[in-house]
Amino acid sequence: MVDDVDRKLIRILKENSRLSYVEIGKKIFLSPSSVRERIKKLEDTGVIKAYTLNINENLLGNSLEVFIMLKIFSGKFKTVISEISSYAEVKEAYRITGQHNVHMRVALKDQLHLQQFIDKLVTFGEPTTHLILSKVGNS
Amino acid sequence: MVDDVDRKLIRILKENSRLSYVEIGKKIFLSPSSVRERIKKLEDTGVIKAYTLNINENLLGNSLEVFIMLKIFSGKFKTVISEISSYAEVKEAYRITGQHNVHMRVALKDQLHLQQFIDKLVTFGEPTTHLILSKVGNS
DNA sequence: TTTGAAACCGAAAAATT
DNA sequence: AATTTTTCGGTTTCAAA
Repeated sequence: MVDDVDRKLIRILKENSRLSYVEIGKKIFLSPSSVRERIKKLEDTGVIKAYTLNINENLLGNSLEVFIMLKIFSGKFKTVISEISSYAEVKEAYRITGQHNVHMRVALKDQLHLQQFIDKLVTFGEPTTHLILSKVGNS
Repeated sequence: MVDDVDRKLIRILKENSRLSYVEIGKKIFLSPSSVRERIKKLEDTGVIKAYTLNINENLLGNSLEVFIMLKIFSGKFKTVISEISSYAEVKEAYRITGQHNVHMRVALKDQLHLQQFIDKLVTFGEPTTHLILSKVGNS
């Protein structure tokens, strides 16, 4: 279904998803049209979910990046989760198992902004916060 | 420095980083050449760090996705971190504050694979594992 | 008033789809 | 064959000199 060439394509696109089919083809000695067909199939079958972007949040004025895990109060996940993931500060969010229900990566201007953000979260559950020091590797 | 138009460009590229300059320009009523100039500047100044990819790990044969936080044994972060981020299973890794030193998102074939992976990690530190149930929103 | 920098546009050649 | 990318010259704006 997904063979070795597909995995190479995925690896290449993970490094740079804006490469042209020609450039991708050169890297694996495959014609542009073959590259295109394979990538289209990966998109259509849902293997590739989205093409996206990594941002330097500091340069956008967000000097703090944190993980926040939230232990949501009784029951109503659905509303809390959709509310939370609508916040501009929340860059990613996952439902997880364990002590907490939600794990999110959040970008914030400064300490005051963090405090205000946590004040909002405490109406939904108990948050636990970890500062992000750096991203490691390009795994 | 980064104005409102730039923020729109970033929002658009975050949704789909493979859009053409023409398509991006239509969305914000800007010529393709201007779109290109602005995006190039965002790349050159480092605001845009990378164009990348979201993958459905299940369809690649990885039925488990987990967060693992690691409390690394004495001192030598550097080697441990570079070792860890070289593993194919590790999709992202961050240095963080708190009880643990590293936070990573890991994709694995099955429970046995997870067990073997944890067995490797315990030589470096104390791991704590949380299953990922689902990704929420498209934040 | 002039100068220079920054942003935008349109047209044409080169490259990609 | 059609579309997109790339390059480049020209225009406008704005603020500093």
